[in-house]
Order: sequence, then C-alpha cells, then structure tokens
Amino acid sequence: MSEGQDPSRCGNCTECKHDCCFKSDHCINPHIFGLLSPDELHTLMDNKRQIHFRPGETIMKQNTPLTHLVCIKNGLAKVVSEGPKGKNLILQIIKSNSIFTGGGTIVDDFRHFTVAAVTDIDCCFIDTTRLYQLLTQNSTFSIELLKHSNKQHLSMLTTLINLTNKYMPGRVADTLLYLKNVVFETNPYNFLLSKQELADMSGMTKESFIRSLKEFEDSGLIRHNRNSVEILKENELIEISRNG
Amino acid sequence: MSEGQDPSRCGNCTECKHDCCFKSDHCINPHIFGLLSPDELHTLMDNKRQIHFRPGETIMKQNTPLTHLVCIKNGLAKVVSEGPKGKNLILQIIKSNSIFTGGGTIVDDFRHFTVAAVTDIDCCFIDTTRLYQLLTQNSTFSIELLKHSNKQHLSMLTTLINLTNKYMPGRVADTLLYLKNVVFETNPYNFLLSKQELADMSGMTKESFIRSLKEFEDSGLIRHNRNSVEILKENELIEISRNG
DNA sequence: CCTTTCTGTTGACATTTATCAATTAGTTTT
DNA sequence: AAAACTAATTGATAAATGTCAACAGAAAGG
Repeated sequence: MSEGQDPSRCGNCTECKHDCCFKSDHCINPHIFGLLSPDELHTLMDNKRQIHFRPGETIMKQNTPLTHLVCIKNGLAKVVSEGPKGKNLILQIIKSNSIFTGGGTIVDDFRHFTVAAVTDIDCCFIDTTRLYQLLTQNSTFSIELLKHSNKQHLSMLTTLINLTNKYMPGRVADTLLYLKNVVFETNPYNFLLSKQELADMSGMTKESFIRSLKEFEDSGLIRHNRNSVEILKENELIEISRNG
Repeated sequence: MSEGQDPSRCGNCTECKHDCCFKSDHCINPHIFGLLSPDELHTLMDNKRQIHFRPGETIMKQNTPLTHLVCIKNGLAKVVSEGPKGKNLILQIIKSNSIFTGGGTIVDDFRHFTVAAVTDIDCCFIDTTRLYQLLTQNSTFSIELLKHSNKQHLSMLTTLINLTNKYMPGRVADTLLYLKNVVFETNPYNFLLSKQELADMSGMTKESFIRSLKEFEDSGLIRHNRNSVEILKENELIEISRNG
C-alpha cells in the first residue's frame, strides 16, 4: 500500500492499485476475486482504472470488441439488447459488486449487449487477456467465473422466456416484482427508470405499460405516482405473473 | 485398452470404457474432453452408460435435480423450455458430439430445461460430481467448458431475443434458415419435426406457423410438402428476418 | 380393408398489442 | 414567471396473433 495512506479514503483504484481491492468498499466481487492470490490480483488490477459514469451514459456498447470486462463498484446499470429500429430490451439490472462481461467472454470476444448507467456509477475495467491468463493458472477462480457467468445467463434466459410466454399483465407483474424483490429490496420504491425503460424491461411499448399499470392501480394491487411504486397485494401480483 | 479389442466395434461405452472415448465415433466432444489426460478421462467415464432413446422420449426433464450431464453421440435432440399450459419453447436443436447440462451446472444443480430426442439417439450420462472434481484439477478443461457453456447460452439468448423482437414472418424465416444452415446443412431438407414443434421453435401457434409458411410458398420463397422444405430465395428470407 | 387416431390445414372470429395523434404534466432554461 | 423542452398519459384505431371449430389426409391398428 502507498505509504501511510488513509484506508478509508481508498476510493480510487488508480491510486492505491491492488491493495484497495481487499477493502470493504472495493469495486470487485470478493466471491470471485477473493480466490486470487495477492500476486494474481496484482496482475489483474495493475493497470485498472476507475471511471465514473453519469445516468444514461453507455458503459459498454453492443457489437464492439470485448477487450475489458467491467466491475461495478456502486450504482445501478442496465443490460440492454439493442434491436433494430430502437427496439431495446432490458434484460437485467446490475448492482454494486457485479461483474459484467458483455456476453461473449471467451466465445467470440464481442460484446453481445450494451450496458448503460442508470444512476451515477463507478466502475473498473479489467483487461480480458490478463483475465484469460489467470483462468489458466487458477482453476478455483475459473470455476467461480463459470458459475457467475452461468448464473447471469440463466437469469437473462428466464427473463426472456417469461417475455415470450406471458401476456402483458404477467410481464408487467414480473417487472414490478423484480424491481421490488431483487433490485431495490424495499416496498414503496423509487424506480429510477423512465416509463420507457420499464416498458423495455417488459417487452412492450410504453403506452401499453402505462395502461397495464393503471389497471393494476384501479384494481388496488399497487399504488404509484410519477416516480415510485408501492406493491399493495403482492400475492395477487404473483398470481397474475403465474397465469401469464 | 482392453486386450485385442477391435476398435471399429467400439460403439458401446459401457464395454470399452474410457479407451473408446478417443475413437472417431465416440460420444464425447473432443474439443472439450480431449483436454483431459487419460487418467482424468478415466475418472469421468469410468461408470458412464450409453443409453438409447426413441424419438419423442425425454432425456432430461426440467426442474429435476441435475446429477448428470448428457453427451449426445449421434442423433438430434431438442432443448425445450416447458411453460405453463403446455406452452413450450424450443430453444435449440442439438446434434452429435454435443454436451448439454440442462442449464444449472454449478449454479443451482437443477435442470432449467427439458431435453428430448427428435431422432433415435444414443447418449452418455456423466456424473456432475466427478466433473466438478476435474474442473478444479484441470483449468484448461474448465476454460473450455466455460467457453462451451457461454456459447450455448448465447445461442439460446439470441434465439429468445429474436422471438421477442420480431413479428411472425421474421420468426418463421429465422426457424427455416436455422434448420437449413445450422441443423441439417442441406437444402431441400426433411424437418423431422412436427408443425407443432416448428411453431414451438418460432414462438407461435401451429396455425399461425402454417399460415406464415403458406404465404412464403405463395410468394415463391420456399417450396414445401408434408415433411420437407426447400428454400428457393434465401436472400429474401434473410431480408424478412432482418426486417423483423 | 375399414376404422381409428393423429397431424395438418383452413376459415371465422376474438383478443391482444402496437401505432398514431393529441393532450397534459413536469423540468429546465431563459 | 414564461418559454421550451421532455416525459407521461389518454383515446381512437389498426395490425398482429391466438382461439375455436370444422374438416382433410396420412398413418396405424385391428
């Protein structure tokens, strides 16, 4: 560690390099990177930069070469599949301490998704060639990355399968429950997302999303205003989600 | 190798055990399992059984515990996501020499998909606890499995994204092109699948699929009868797929 | 060879969802 | 505070897709 540096100010990884990565406010996921030896971690984090993004900014762009993967230190980001004619699908919201690879890690080295900041966000970029090198050295680490990768893919697959199988009310219910239980974990919650983004999470137009939301409100299942939702009857929402 | 055994008859893995797995007609994928040492391969294949399935039979069932993964020696299988009310989605057709894990490998040890035989098929089942053990020993092997797993997931994600983004004609075009270029690799091809299954690949009802197919025929893009399709104007089909 | 059964096909119709246009409400700028 | 923008909402309508019912044709079994 740099001489005499105050650990509590250890926010900027470009200054304190790998040492900071064991601190409690580090930008990396301890489940995965904690498996590396200090030397290995050094290799990976040596030239890492911490970068700040403002809401809406693109962190990684679909169809560009995958040279780095991104670790989210704090804040929320959305994983988007950009379709033709602005038809976007939001597949996942990722939170602090997540890693995201953009899809094609070790497969074709292209990013299959766009990641964009939802809130203010700090992330670090990690060089994939250094990562690949470590994968060959440390099998526990590569198993953990396999696990993480599978988990993330399965979550996106589940989302998409629900979008394909269900009618609008079921999809809106899924989105509302996902935001409450997975993303924000409080009940009246501020969805920091626009109605367009909520619609993109639900695979429909914003007009349709708004209409569905209104019906839920009229039936007393939820209460909402411009930027927050309260789920009043979760069980009934779950039922709607089930029925598709 | 067992003494003096004729390698050309080496079809049944329960007899010749791991030795057969390097032969040309083995049931495993050489890209992945070729990375194992003979000893490691022995560990994995020691108690492996080769099992025959008839068309339509379920090879692994969604929501059951994932104790084994399956290797397909020859024949075709379909990967199905079973939804409520018989709303099934076929996410992928898998061919000879493929491995399929059922989705949850190393994540939650449950199968997230059903795999069923399309043709007569021979497969081997490999114990996952033995696999996990090898993953910790051989990092080249685990990287290759990570790659395979990512590739398979990406392929299914792409399928689902297309189903969500496109209208029926685009989805039918995708299915027809997928069968020609990826699965059968010939031009007039026998789709061994029922119209219901083709519809399940395209995320629609069989009636809608048939209507779409008929329109393509009327426009001269394809020719088809009860059990085969010939693609006449591939470029126009690609165009339809692009336009969604 | 006839019956039965399953798959494929067609048509009429209902439902779901998108599109477009108009309006309102909020936010930012000046 | 007014103007100018952006996001949210509403309504009318059209397009896409599913549902249901009827029927045809092939395959399977007696």
